[in-house]
Amino acid sequence: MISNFSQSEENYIKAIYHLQQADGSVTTNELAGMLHTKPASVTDMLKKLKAKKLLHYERYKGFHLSIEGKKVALSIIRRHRLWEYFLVSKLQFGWDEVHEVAEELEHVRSHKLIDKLDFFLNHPKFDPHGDPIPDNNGKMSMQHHIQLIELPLNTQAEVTAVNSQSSELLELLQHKNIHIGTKLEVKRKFGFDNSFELKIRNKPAVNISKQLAQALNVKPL
Amino acid sequence: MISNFSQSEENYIKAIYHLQQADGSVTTNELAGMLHTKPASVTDMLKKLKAKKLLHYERYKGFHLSIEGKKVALSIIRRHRLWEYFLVSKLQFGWDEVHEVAEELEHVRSHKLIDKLDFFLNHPKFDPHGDPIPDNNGKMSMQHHIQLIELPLNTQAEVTAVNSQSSELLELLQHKNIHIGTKLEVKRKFGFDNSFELKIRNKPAVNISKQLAQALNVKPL
DNA sequence: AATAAATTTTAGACAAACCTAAAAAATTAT
DNA sequence: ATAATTTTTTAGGTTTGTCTAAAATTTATT
Ligand SMILES: [Mn+2]
Ligand SMILES: [Mn+2]
Ligand SMILES: [Mn+2]
Ligand SMILES: [Mn+2]
Repeated sequence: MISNFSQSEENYIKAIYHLQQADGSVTTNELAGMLHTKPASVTDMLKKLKAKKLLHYERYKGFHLSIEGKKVALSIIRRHRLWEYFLVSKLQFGWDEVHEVAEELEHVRSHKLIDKLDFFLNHPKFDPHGDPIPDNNGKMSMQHHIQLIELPLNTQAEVTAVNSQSSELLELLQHKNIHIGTKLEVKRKFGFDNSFELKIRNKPAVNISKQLAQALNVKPL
Repeated sequence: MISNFSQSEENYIKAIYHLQQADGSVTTNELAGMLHTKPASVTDMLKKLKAKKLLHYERYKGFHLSIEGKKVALSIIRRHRLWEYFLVSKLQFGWDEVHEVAEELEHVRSHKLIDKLDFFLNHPKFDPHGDPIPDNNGKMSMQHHIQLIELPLNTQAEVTAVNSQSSELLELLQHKNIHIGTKLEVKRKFGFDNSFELKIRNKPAVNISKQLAQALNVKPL
């Protein structure tokens, strides 16, 4: 019941969870790349996590989390995203600055702490990057959002998430006065450079590049 | 500038700081006792901390922190007490529940995090147990408080700190409606059992035992 | 002052989490 | 199908922080 994994084990579990979202299965090199470690170290850890039944793993075959492993991963992600929300909403961090700190805070394990933090923050459903925060049972609100680049012309939509956490993106979005929750519609697309003309209510039209459009997710209203 | 000590090193440094407040100098066995570790492990760590110039240490002679070591200790204590204050004032923990969690949170090192937390909490000067929170430069407000047991009769005083963090003490104080900040005076002392009769403004008289009187610090007004 | 007891240190091991270099297996190119 | 290349694992080390048992030193007792 009171899971007790090392910081290192938790970082591996979380990384595997994120990687397997894409392929379903993860390779040693992929994981080593994500954790800035060496493949040999990954193999060592895989054996340990397999012994703890968190992982399905046959040597040379790749691996993915067990049901139990996924539960653990979701509880780590819950802690990570709740802390990110706290840092931005209460301590006034920018969303480009919170990842590193949350990467440490997520390892402070205390059920009471997380429950009370969740209550204090009023049970937020999404973190500052628009990613869903799993609840106590690992359930997350599903956003059926699309990339802004795929939004049809003249359709009202709301910005729901960013696909990058770089300061450069935040800087640009602040300059253009776009943030999570902003309602907008695409008025024109220019084929030459794939740039867009956006309209935000009561504001002059804004132009955004293809790269920026790809970095934003929106939900049609 | 960006000090980077392991969690273990930080725990040793903080424990040495607290122990040397009493004697001025600390012994291997004392420290082992405080950290629930063995004397041999302490000796190992002493060598490491000495090499890092945080400690004055000659074998078989005892040891105490260097100026630099004290600075590090104070910054850890600052983090510990700020987090305790946060847990009690924002997350509604009882002050008997915060120590363990703060013991972990104190190791999340990020200057920005602590500065912003301090700002968010409005620069508190004392933690929930009445202990002073060092500022960014290691300075703490000095409380010239005394044990309640030493307070003269009929002298108005304010409760400033508790000498124990046990749930039992908190339970008793809550029952008697005494907390940090409560203003009271001692009306009588009974020689037979050293119990006290207290008067709190607009409240009926309360009786407290010698043990309880020893657990409370007060500042005469 | 000599002996006994307690404290502290050293020597040698161990687990966790990493690493490098070499071997084994799988994949891909010829 | 064979050879070349890439991926993964194994073998053997290293560092950190711990431990037990034995040796060295200090302190207390007679
Ligand atoms: Mn992490
Ligand atoms: Mn996030
Ligand atoms: Mn600690
Ligand atoms: Mn405290």
